[in-house]
Amino acid sequence: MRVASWNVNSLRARLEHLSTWLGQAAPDVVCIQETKVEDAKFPEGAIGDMGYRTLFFGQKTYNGMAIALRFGVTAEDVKYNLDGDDAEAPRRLIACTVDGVRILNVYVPNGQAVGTPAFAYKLVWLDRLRLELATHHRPDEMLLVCGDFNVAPDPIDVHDPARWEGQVLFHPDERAALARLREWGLVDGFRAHHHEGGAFTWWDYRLGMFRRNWGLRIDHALMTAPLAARCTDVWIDRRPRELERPSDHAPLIVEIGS
DNA sequence: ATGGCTGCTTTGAGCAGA
Repeated sequence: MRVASWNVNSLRARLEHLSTWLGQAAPDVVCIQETKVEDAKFPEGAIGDMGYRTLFFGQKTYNGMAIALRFGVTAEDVKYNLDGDDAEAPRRLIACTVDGVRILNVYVPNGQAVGTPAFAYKLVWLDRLRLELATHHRPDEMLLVCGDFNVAPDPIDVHDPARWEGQVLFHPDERAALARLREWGLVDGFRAHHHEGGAFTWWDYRLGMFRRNWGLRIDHALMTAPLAARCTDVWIDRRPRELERPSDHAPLIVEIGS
């Protein structure tokens, strides 16, 4: 099974790129973040034409989650948002089970700037995600938590760590919150297979950051040990980032053996 | 570099993103 994760930065603006990339990568499951579309306007038909059925949980303007399933792939036990979220809560999580693997697709709050209410909300949200794991899951089950975490774990995940140290996306408090998730019982799938630097998933639109490869690794595929044992690779697919008017994120691809 | 791009919004300047 091939599971991908991609922050598309508006699904409707990215439909052509999605179609092209689905043809290239042929994933079975795609965890999509930042659809930026309310459910009544979700482009179900267009994605159906690409050969995928979609579970979606969106809102107008911001956030919004979806999981696309290649025709023939079945999903069970769909869950929306964290325990305790009401109907007005920002839509940042959608989960389902595919072929015995529980998949949590997450969009962690950006945090705006250190010291703001948004930054505090980000830390709380990460802690609530950890509570979600502790409440509903066990480290010995087949579990994948993937998506846009908006946190670079280590200096190797940042193009210029000295410049980013203490800033949002690379602040000690965020990194500690991410580390607590891993300590519950999750492995960083990309790092389990790749030890090199310069491997990023997001590049700012400005100043030719992608061309210079000045980026951050803030999208992750975290998995429990039994799933990590089945995972043959996690890799970053840079192809969609090279197109005209791309998402600022590249997709992450998780290869799971049987 | 208190900016730089991009997408969205009852359309257009302001916001959020990362």
